[in-house]
Amino acid sequence: MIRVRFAPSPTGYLHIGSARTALFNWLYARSRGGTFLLRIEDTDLQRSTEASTRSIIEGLEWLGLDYDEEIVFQSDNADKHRAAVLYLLKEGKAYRDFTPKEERSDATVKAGIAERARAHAAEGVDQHSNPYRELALEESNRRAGAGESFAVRLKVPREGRTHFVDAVYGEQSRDYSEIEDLVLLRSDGHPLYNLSVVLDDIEMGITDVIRGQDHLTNTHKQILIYEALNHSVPRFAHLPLILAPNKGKLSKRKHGEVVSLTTYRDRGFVPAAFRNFLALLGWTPEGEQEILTLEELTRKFSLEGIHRSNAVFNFNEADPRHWTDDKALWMNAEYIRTMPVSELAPMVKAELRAGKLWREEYEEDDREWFEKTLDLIRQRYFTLKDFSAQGRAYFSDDFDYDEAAVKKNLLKEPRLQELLPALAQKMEAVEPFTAETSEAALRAFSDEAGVKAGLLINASRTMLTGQAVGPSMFEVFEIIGRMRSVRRLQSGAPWFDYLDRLGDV
RNA sequence: GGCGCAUUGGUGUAGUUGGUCAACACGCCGCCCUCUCAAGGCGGAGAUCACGAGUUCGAGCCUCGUAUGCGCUACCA
Repeated sequence: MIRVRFAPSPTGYLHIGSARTALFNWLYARSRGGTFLLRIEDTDLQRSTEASTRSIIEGLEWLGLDYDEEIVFQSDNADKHRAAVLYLLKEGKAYRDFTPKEERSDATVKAGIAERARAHAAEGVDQHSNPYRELALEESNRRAGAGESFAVRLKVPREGRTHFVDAVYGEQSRDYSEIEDLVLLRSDGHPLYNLSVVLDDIEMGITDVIRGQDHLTNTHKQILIYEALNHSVPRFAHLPLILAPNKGKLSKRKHGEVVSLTTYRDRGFVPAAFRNFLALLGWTPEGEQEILTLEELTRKFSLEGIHRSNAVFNFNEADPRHWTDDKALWMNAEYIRTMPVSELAPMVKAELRAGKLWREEYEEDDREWFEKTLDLIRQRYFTLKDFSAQGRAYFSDDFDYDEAAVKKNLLKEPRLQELLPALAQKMEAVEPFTAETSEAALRAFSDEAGVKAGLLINASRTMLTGQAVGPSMFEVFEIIGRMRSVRRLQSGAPWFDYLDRLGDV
């Protein structure tokens, strides 16, 4: 029976890379009737926040990744972790290190590590030469009893190699001499990551560890801990990383909100679309189909299809049209225009609500109209946001006229100021008022007036929707309806607006 | 510095045991459709498969080396 877990640390909003790790774990579990668990790794008390725990839970919910059993909070297990350390101490698999703690500021850690490693290499320092490594247990107990401060380190055997077969990266092995006696327990009594992960995975009965490639080399240390505990090792599968456009690490600090999953929810992504996109980052299904439902993803998912090379996630914050990866945007548009309207409707409802454009009638008397409208306008939308922005005129009389549209479709032809009210008059008499009848009326009128139909069509589009682009105009007439259409055709608002704007300058 | 991993058009990827013009998607350009913009259909530009050697009749696929990128190297996770 397969048991996997998603184990994020709650130190910020849910990162899209983490979200992908969660997805893969979920798909793996669901594809083989396994169990998918959630564990919050909040051992770093300074950095862990409740807000980010909430963000993780909300993010998983948004993606539709349900977890089985209760959420495990790693900090709840600290006592058990300490007990395990005591056991290792007694077994001689670990030792107390009474060396005073070295203080280092967070900002310079990376540089400091490399520096120290270089120095050690130059001096030929043995990884296992800690002066307290061979201290007798009685002596160690005595000093600890006397109140001396200590950290506990794993006593890595001198001879041997760790070995495991990663489901993605294949055979991995490392000589013990290259692995330092890692700290298991801090001098303040806090268990450290590598220890906690192993202990919790054992306790939760995890059979397969699927996580980011940044843990690939940590795995050797963890295997050593499994061995010290006389416990069998789970299967491992490491996932390639998701990189920023400059091929650097994708980080919240450097790249801002594009890396946060909640951004996609807040900026109008359809969960299924983003999930689909995420699934294709680092994994390829058999065949050429890329638009896949959750069921299809689940059916096709396998560890064999996971890549070894990191993937670049493209985005350009400065460009509203490409604020996130083009393919993600395309996929979202694809979902928006092809999913059943009945599934789309609730999402648009939420969007309209947020924009104060929602009316209860859309779910009652005007339900049919509402769904028809969505079906009409969704064809050229990329995100849910577009329904309340570009689509505003369909749901409210209070909308703006796009300046470029006004110039292009209205101002170029002065006669429109007379033609449009006249057209409105014709439209008022059309009965019934449909796409067909409004088209007939408009074309007849353009013949009469001696102007091209296109002129009136485009002008009408701007008058009725405020925009230069949109669906077939006669469909729009029908959707907007006779009353509103007539009123908008008669309105001089675009001209006033334009003059106002000139006045401002 | 050490260790590990990776390297196919701008991006995501496909390339079965080495053997036809290196395939697909996004993006880009053009044409068709057309009342606009999309969508859709059709077509196009764009890769000497990081580089250099080697093995072979023949290498994107095998071997070695180099470079670049990324990861780990913490009493962070």
